[in-house]
Amino acid sequence: MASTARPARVVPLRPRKGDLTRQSILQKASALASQVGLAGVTIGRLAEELGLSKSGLFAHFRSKEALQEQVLRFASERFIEAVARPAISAPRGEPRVRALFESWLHWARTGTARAGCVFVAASTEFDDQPGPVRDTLVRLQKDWLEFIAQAYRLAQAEGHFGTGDAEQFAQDVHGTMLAYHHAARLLGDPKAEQRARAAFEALLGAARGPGHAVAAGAKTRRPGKEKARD
Amino acid sequence: MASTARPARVVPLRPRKGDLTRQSILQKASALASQVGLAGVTIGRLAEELGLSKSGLFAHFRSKEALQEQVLRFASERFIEAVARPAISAPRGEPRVRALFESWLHWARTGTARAGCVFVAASTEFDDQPGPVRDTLVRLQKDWLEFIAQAYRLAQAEGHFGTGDAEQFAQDVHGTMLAYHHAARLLGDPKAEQRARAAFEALLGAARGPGHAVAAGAKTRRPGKEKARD
DNA sequence: CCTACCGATCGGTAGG
DNA sequence: CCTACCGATCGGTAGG
Repeated sequence: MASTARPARVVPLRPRKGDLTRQSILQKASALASQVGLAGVTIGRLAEELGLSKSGLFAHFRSKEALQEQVLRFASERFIEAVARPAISAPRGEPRVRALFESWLHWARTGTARAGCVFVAASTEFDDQPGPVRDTLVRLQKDWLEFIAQAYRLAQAEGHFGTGDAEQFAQDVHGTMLAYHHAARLLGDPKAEQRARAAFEALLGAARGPGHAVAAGAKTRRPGKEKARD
Repeated sequence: MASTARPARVVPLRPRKGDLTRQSILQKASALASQVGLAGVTIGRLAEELGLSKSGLFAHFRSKEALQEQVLRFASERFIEAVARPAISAPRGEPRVRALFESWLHWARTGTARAGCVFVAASTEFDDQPGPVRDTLVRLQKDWLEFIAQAYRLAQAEGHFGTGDAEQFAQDVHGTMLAYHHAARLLGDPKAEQRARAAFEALLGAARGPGHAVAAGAKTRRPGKEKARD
């Protein structure tokens, strides 16, 4: 596992002349990927939307696979900026866990071209297609789950949470996010967000409780009446 | 007088000659869709794997969209057979809710070509692409969530569960399934299933309401090979 | 970054 | 169910 795997963000990115174009390509590509999936990000289509020639755009990447990988990395940087950073700015413990969840909800609503989460789409797209794109995706997703787990452990260290399994919490929170994404984006359910918040509050309540990682009411709690312990 | 004007001939949908081919096409197509997504089910590729000509295969469907819709319907029939039917065979109430979850886990592991759930893949694939395929998918997914919710309501009627929101429960259980799918298939996490069961037991415990411990998990736990860490 | 290509494959049609 | 096509588009290359 990537227990100590801090995201290797060794991005050289010195601002050269073609870099602005490259950034705008990745910007557009990640927006497109949110809508039609990573595989749907076609070089021709991307070039057309950007007013470039196919080969002109292609020159920035060695292959489509490289483009896909860089789209994932680009989206990851945005994700860290929009979700992880606000969480880290919050106080350690339950407030940070809470901030993390709220930032994700906001990202899912208003993220890249407000088109849903690129990683959610890519996850099901590449779970059966071995290769470097999948490898990159797996590493990013493990980092994200580990980030949630680590926030949980800090909350334990702060005395906000009782004993419990951090990886269990991470998978549960992730499930809450995925179910929200599905209900909101595919089904268009207006109550999806409200339910996601209720589910999250139930997970928090269980985390506070003595002994068990998961053992609390998922249905009785409402977003408004919940009161943090600090 | 002829009180029973029953039709003399019911025409019992006897399998016509092209039907066997059509079924085998849909069988292969849904297996393929589980691996590469619905959009990745190419007529040419499908024909090649089946030893048919492209146009010969195409003749069975009016368009690729029609093929995709029929793949969804075909997979849905299998899903109902593999997941909903075993649940309905279980006694109403908590046992049925439990059977539903276990059947889904089994489906996700060993479903069509043991390649994951077609609907999970299609959900993120088509959540942003309006059209008849998406419409079909939405209806099937709503039916599935409603099936979960209804099982929950029956458990309430049986006195197994306390007061609580059935739709909330459905979204939470669905999230548990999606998180399992992600952790197991993309991340290859060997503990994914164990955590999914723990999460589900927590949801059941919450559904029973305060006063009921999580103890019920022990007696109904399946004799699986997981190490029951909870 | 461009024009001008390549072979392969796409969904789909004509006609049998 | 087939052969024989169609125009469009795919990822990628040559050469500038």
